[in-house]
Amino acid sequence: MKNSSAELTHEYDTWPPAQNKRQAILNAAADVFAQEGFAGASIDAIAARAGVSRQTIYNQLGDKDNLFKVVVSEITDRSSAGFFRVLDTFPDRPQDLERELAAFSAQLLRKAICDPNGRWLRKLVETEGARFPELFETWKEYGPGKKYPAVAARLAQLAHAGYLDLDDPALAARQYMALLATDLRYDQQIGRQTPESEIDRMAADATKTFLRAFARKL
Amino acid sequence: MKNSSAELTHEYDTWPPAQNKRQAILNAAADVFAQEGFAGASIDAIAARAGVSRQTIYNQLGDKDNLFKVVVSEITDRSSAGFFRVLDTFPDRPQDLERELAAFSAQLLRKAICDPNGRWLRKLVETEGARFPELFETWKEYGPGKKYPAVAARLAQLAHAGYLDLDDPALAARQYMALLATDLRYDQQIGRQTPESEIDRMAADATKTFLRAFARKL
DNA sequence: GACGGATTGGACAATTGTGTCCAAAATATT
DNA sequence: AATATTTTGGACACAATTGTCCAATCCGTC
Repeated sequence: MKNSSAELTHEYDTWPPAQNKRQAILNAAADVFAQEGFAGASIDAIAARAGVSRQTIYNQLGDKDNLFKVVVSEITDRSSAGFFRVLDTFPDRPQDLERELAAFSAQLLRKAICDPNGRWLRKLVETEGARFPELFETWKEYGPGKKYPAVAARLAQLAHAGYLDLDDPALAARQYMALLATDLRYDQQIGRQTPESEIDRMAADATKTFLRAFARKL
Repeated sequence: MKNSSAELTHEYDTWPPAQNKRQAILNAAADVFAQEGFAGASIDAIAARAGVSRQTIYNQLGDKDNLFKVVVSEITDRSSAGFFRVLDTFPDRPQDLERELAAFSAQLLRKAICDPNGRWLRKLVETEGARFPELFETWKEYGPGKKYPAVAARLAQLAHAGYLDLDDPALAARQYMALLATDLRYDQQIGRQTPESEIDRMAADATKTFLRAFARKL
């Protein structure tokens, strides 16, 4: 615990020299866990992918259960942060509602939903949620538990400002997210990597339908 | 200690005596595979749940890979059949479009999307699709590959009959399915078992929004 | 250059799981 | 009742994995 050199650390650089490998391990573990599931992921495979000896993993992160917990909780943080960073760009007083909402939606798709972190996370939670109940709880709290209400609040704001006609902002939020994610989810399911160019189209399609349903009629 | 319940199996009585245990094995395997993933599912666990000796599984279905393939392909068939059975009740010439479409949607939710078969299948394919490419292909073909176009055709029919305004029936089909499945998917993700009573509400919400967007204006 | 903590790789026991073999028992067929 | 088939459970070899121990080695710091 000699952090005498900790003063020199910049933002997210590696404070102890260890942090370097720690990150490599966590990234590798995220990949392997997501690809193979908890049972199928071997420590050896993770070590190999991280370019690190197996022992180092045990030194830094303890046993497999704990490694998994740390991975999920780190990715949860990152993913949540990314989402809210994009949500901050939600159009408040749009000139051209459809255009601006579509642009925002595209960003949300790119940076939050399509993002590898979020995908790994969803898959891991779905697959292993039953095995780690407490992990599942915190994911629920920081994932859907915060995101949907936040989107609902933004939509309610737009409604209050006269842009939308909403009976139920929470429902509208769920439906908006659903419309936004369909094609992406479909592509992911059929194993097709969505070309960058289609993301704008998806956002535009979702926005158009959403506004056909909820834009305030003039 | 053998269970002397030859007469007790009224459940899914099958004519060849073998078929009986075979079905028990396949059902148990579906459960365990879905819950534990391919790697995490042990033959012993499957045998125990099926109430069958491990050896019988090897006798009837060969090794683990083959067992998995058979399970997925059987469930694919069942799930697909269920879906199209419901799709046949799609309203052709509705008197009250919203009411009839909502009723149909509720049936689709109940019998096809919420159905255990379909859920296991989606999860298995998502988790293990990479491990069994050829299985993944047939699932794609018989799953999304047939279902979405079928729904699109029904919607196009309604549009042609003057009930809807659709630019792109295929897109509308994806969006309709997305709206329909959101809340259910959300519940599944957060581990909440959707009460029967809410299914009608989900169908009604989805239908209402869909029609707000696409019902032909009078 | 020497020190100390981190890292490595290899060996290890314990556990778990796969797939096979076989003889005894249960079950079905005639 | 006699016979054919399936099922059973236990034993087995084999492979993979986990988690630990330890001596050798690397690397930055003093």
